[in-house]
Amino acid sequence: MGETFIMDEVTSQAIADAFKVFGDKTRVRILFCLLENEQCVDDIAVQLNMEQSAISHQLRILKNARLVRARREGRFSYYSLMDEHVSVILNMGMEHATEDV
Amino acid sequence: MGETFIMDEVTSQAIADAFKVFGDKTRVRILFCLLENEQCVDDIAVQLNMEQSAISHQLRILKNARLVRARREGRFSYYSLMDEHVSVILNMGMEHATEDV
DNA sequence: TGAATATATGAGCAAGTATTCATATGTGGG
DNA sequence: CCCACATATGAATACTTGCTCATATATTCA
Repeated sequence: MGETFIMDEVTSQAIADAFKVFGDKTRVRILFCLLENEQCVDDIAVQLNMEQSAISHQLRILKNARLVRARREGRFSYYSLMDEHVSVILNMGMEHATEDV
Repeated sequence: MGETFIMDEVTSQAIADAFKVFGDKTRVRILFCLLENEQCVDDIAVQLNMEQSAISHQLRILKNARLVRARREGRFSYYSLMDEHVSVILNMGMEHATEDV
């Protein structure tokens, strides 16, 4: 009978935080918008039919979590997925969510 | 220039909900408790130094999300991970969270 | 410089959620 | 049957969070 492993609170919080970023509908939709091409803030807002401010707030969260990066070009900020890992995770979530139950 | 794919709200909500279950420290800790062996509710509560009721509430969420299953044996309910998939996801989250930055 | 456009940000609000407390339900032993 | 133990559950509360509104910052162009 092995002793049970107790995950410490700091690490489990960090793990939870990592998943939490994907745990919002708007952020998921933004990430899907960025799957193919980079997009500027207002384009995303138009596509999702949401306010520019709401998108900007969520993009900041995604950027802090290092899921997207921003590239400034003139008046526009172009956002894109940080790396392939993000789309892998996204697709995994989509496959799970669209599974037959 | 391809047209951008807009993920519909129902699917993106389902994806977000799937990740959201892993987005809580307590639930993550519970899942780690169950990595090696099945556990009954009070054992988990003692290990995590939390109230039995709080654990029971979270176990219900985990059960509804089909991440754990319950087995009744006398007065005890033994909970265990639903399948290998759960531990794969957990470990993926841990690897990400413990990466150097 | 001033106007127009694009983005970022802070405050406030409304909705969601994790925990606690009290209690109900379920189970076995005497 | 009654008691003790294990778990489940509903209500209340404190905390978190996503959105809106107003406004600040940044950049281009005339």
